[in-house]
Amino acid sequence: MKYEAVTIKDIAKVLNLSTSTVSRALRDSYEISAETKKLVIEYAEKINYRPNPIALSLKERRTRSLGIIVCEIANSFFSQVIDGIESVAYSRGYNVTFLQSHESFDKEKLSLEYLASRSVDGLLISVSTETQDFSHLTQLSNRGFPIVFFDRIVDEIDTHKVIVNNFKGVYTATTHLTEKGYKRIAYIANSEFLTLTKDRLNGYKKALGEADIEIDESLIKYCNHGGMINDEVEKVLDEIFASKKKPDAIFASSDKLTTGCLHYFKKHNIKVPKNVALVGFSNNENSDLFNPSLTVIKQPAMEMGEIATNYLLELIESKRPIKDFETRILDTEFIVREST
Amino acid sequence: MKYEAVTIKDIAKVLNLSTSTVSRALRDSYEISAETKKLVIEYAEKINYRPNPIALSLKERRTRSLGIIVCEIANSFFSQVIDGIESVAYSRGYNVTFLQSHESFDKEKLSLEYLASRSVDGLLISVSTETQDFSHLTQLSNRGFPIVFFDRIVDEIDTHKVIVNNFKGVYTATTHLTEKGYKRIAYIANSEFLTLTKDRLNGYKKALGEADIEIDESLIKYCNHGGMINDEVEKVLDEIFASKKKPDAIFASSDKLTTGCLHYFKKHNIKVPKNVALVGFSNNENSDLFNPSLTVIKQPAMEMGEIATNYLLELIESKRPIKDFETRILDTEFIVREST
DNA sequence: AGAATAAGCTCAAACGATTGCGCAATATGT
DNA sequence: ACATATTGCGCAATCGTTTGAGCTTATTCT
Repeated sequence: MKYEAVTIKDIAKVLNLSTSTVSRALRDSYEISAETKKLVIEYAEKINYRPNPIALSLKERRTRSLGIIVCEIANSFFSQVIDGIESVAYSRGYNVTFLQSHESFDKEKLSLEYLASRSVDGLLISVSTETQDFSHLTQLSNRGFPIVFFDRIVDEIDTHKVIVNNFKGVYTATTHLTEKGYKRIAYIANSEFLTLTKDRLNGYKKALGEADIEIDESLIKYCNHGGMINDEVEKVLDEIFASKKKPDAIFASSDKLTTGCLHYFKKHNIKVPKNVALVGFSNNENSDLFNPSLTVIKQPAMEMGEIATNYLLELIESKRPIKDFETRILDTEFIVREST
Repeated sequence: MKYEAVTIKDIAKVLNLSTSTVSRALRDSYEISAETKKLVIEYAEKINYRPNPIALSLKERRTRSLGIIVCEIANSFFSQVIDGIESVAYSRGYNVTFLQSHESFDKEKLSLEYLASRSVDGLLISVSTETQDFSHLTQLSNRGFPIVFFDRIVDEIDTHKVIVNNFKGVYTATTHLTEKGYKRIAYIANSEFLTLTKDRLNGYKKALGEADIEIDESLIKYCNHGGMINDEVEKVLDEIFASKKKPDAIFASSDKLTTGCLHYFKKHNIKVPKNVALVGFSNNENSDLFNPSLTVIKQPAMEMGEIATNYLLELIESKRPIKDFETRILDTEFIVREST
């Protein structure tokens, strides 16, 4: 079934006017008499006329919509970021199209192609854990397509970026663990391809160094699919707990990895914090309800989305090319609870 | 800065051909010689030509995109539904635009206007808790705009709908409570304007009736903003726990209400299930990690999204008006854990 | 009164792509 | 050799809207 919406032509035909007159009347042009304006506006109101945004987009060569690519929206951190993005975007007259990469490089590339082929005016992206090759992004960026990175950024591409102070966040959390007397602290990292993974690892190493704890590489494990692949977390935890010298604490580098650890502990009847302490990145709004309640590093997700969107709109709406790019670094929040 | 994408005209100019020839060459028309085709296709490839979807939308009078309106995506149930919607939509060549009503009727109405003004070919909606007036939806639906309801449906409008068996789900859960010996079971309901609230209430009443428990209206409390407004849950729980005859069990009618109860109990040091049992609707993937782990009614959210999207695409792509509408009722899953 | 100005409207092109139709040039048939 | 068929391409309209330019009238000025 075809849904036929009313157009300016329909109005013109009924009122015996040209489409130009109708258009000008609706836009309150000085060239149109008050009488005609009233006629047109009232009739348009009556039949509930709405201009076709597609036609406008074609004419104005802009869509007034933004593209967002994240790994998945069923994730407390990203859905909070999206809340922030949406609120700014809508208040500035833009709408928003989301795509999920599900941590797949191929899906990310396809989504990007689609969005950049003129269905959005700009892009907000947090790259997938698989992404090592940035050429798809570099090309677009070089041709002047507005892109802003948040959370999982790409160092090689020069544009606005919004991240948290990953180094400091992890340094604080790890120091908290060493001060509590934990000695064998495992690090369950996200994909090794993400820049934030390196930053976080550095924070971890610095804290251990200051506590005179030697770094044991066997306690550092990467989850290159961010915990999206079956048993990814289980596998690395199996390895860690199979060793003779078991860890006494675990640091988990993302929401998904943190809850992944908890599920593993529950399954294997490992008590937290009695057998092992746990601290991780998490924006889960219910992490205080967990058993035990979680000590977490929390990111200002909503704010991140807002700032990133403002950056993007600046790029889009600027009359001249912007060459001075900023990287905004937000502070994390460290919340101590029962798990440590 | 303006990002200038390459068009069919650019190709035509460079190759000294007409735009029609280029277009036909790219679509592999029999009217074009193999030689010209090769020329065009290779050049298009080289400069990375992508057809402008906006222009296509205008021409074909369809956008190949679907609109989704839910209260919020930072909600495990809805984000799972969206996962389902997205997977079907993309596999059928549609993309997806989300809007959040944040449980506000006005925002829902605005979003709807925007989407229906031709930026999407059809709509999937779960109405806001505030929505009592359906005229905005009725009008669109009557004019042939494809709409499919899921979860929070509107009885008055005749179209495809996807829901769960709310009556049965709650009946099962309440019976579970009565069989465990609970006598004073409170019902923390969602907005009284939602049809699912009535269905669920009926399940609750039936179960109590069968257990010869008299219905105490003071134990039935509505949260007309679905728990989105500050302290909404706290207020009703205060009322319930202020009475002399305190409840020994609580049924919570949504994800947000369920975690709302848990937060309240934690704050007021009410032990679950020792002081009071708790069972609720929840699709939270971590509800087994809570303290205590939650007994829940879980909805097949992903499946719901998939089915609803298939229905919508059927409406959109059908050649003739569809008059036979279906309401698909899915079964819930009841998972017993420590909280009861 | 005749010329200049202003008011109020219409024409047509444009945005990017598709497509029915027409028109040359060549190939084929008799 | 001439009529017809085929091949390969371009013209122009179309989708819905905006907008510069032009065209009638009516009004004002000298």
